[in-house]
Amino acid sequence: MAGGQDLNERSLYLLKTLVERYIQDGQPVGSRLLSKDPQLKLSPASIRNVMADLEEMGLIHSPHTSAGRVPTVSGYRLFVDSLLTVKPLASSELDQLQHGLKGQADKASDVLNKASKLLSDVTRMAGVVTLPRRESVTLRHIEFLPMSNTRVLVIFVTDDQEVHNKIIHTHKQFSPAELQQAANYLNSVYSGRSLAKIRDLIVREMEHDQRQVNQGMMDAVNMAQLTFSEQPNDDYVLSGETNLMGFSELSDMERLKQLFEAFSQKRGVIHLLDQCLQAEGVQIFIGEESGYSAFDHCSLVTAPYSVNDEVVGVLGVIGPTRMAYEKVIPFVDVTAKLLGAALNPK
Amino acid sequence: MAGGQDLNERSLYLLKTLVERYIQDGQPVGSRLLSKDPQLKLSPASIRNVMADLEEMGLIHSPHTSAGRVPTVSGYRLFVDSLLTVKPLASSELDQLQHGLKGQADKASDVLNKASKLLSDVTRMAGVVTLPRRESVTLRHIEFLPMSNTRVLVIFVTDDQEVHNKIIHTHKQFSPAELQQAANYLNSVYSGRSLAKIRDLIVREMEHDQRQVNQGMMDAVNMAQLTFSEQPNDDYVLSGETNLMGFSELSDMERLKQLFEAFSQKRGVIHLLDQCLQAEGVQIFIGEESGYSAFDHCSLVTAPYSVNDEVVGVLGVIGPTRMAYEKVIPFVDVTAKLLGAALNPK
DNA sequence: GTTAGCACTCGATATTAGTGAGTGCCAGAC
DNA sequence: GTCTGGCACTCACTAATATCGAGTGCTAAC
Repeated sequence: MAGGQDLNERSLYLLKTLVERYIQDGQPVGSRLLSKDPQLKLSPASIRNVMADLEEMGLIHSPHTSAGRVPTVSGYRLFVDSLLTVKPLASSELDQLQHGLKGQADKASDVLNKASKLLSDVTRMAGVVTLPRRESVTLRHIEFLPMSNTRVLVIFVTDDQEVHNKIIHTHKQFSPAELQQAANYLNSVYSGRSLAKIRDLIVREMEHDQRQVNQGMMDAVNMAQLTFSEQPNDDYVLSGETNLMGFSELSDMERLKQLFEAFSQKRGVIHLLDQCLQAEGVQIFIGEESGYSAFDHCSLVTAPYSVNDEVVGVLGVIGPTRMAYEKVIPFVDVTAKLLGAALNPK
Repeated sequence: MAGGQDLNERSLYLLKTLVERYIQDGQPVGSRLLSKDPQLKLSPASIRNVMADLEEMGLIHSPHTSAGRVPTVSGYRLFVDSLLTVKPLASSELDQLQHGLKGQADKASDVLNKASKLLSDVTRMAGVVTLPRRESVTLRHIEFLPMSNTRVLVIFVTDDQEVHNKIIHTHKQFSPAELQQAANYLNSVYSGRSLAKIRDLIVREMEHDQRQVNQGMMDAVNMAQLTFSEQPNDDYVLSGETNLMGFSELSDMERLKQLFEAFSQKRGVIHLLDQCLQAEGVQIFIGEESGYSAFDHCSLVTAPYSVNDEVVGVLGVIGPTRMAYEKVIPFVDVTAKLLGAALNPK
């Protein structure tokens, strides 16, 4: 529905003020109200003509005959894409952000929590931050502990001070000493290298295999392979979900339930957020645009965040379609940048 | 409001059927309906007399003049304490439970997740399980990694295959070698012992201090002290919150919001659950009994669970006061026992 | 002590009417 | 041709009103 071209400036300005007005008041905007706009020197009747055009193009819509107009998804889309005048961040908010993320360098996960909380606190909607991909993060230390049978508990620490652990199933049972040896070997070879690099090395070592390497090393590499096998991001930190309760758009219990169920399933939300990884900067899904029915009455404003110029995750704000985009967009943008900076290893 | 004594059997039976009926239908129960009970061979008029008595005692209550009666909190209390006929668990549910918790021995936290999920799935309400106190669990392995300045990342693994990590602040900066030494020492002395025992030993070692121990050991013990310092349980696993949406009792958005906020704050809920640790078996909070306003319209059915005959945590079900106690109580009870068994180290 | 009868209360539901914000359309003004 | 005033019309919203019926409390009789 790309129909913005054939609109003259006046219609666009009218759409803009209508959307702004609707976002402000939450009520259908009528021609009389718009006619009071000082820049729009038109009578209600003329405005109605313009609105009729806009409605024909599917940009606005009347809930019923005798109500004003409300933006459709396409209307919002045109608005955020071309009409929006982005408000610079209030300095107090910027302070809050910088201050909030700048706590003494804790574990990465603490920073993510803070970011999510900030997003929700400032916007009074829900904040979400995906866990960073562990690609460029480097390995500090790895360790194996035997469990029953062929199962091994592997613990490894990365330089973002995160402790990861995982249970792997080996092809045979190893003694504690063997495991210790394997860990020693891996620590000596891999520590200080990025996980991406390690995966790379593993593949290579496994290629020119049994030739001259001894069995112990092979076992170690095998275990490393099980440990560092690519696993998709499947988790995020969500804050302020409860802020979403009480938006009239979500007062329908069935809808709300679906939304919260989506939050706890995580899968669908992650899928949605993953789509924003490639985006250059702020990306927005408005209402049904997301294609995820639980989000039908919500908008999602996201921005990828990067560490060392590499995109590692996405953060965003979830709220009703009727949200103050002009404030949320710059806020999400800046938060993403600050989060990236805060995660940067010193 | 202990006023159950001066009630004759008939009144009690009437109260019982009234509560059962109300739990079943969710609508105020009138005298006409009750008069149809085969065991209660009374006319509606007589029943009204009895009901008037019950109302005077604060056990039931009329929403308005021309409605039937509804149990009050005291009424529910009397019901669950003395009148309830507990239904034995359906064998299919028992199967589901045993099967669900008996997955191959994973990490303790996986089992907790499963238990919580089971509680919510079977009851179609919310399930909650507190993390087990780490008292009787024994230490397998401890390790220190330096962070910036005087901060040290400590990792320790317990025999329930849980990996714990924590940042401690030491009084001076240690070299990696020193940390390694400290860890070696602690592993040799403490591994295989329960955390409670370890705390005990730490205190003793710190008492007859500088005398003959060398500085390295002192440092190690100090770090151990920081690591294993008593910290109250402050987390739980919650499942099926969304099941609570859609109960008419919680259809009020403000209430629902408060409840969900309580869930994410965690503190208040933990406090409530802690009170159930001492209880012998199933403990129930009905409505305002909990003293926690967010739970005013909910009931909480809990049972402590034990490993090695020591109570380590609590699990429970959260739902509207109008819940099928006769099914939930035995279910919570059995789940607690099975969870304890599943957590038992093999 | 129990019951039948009866007047009464009051929530729930439907009907009706009135109000007003907003519309679409048309004819005349600029 | 574009804009505007005028006008009939629509329709959600509100309030007022009537009706219904489930359930009650009370009383008098069994």
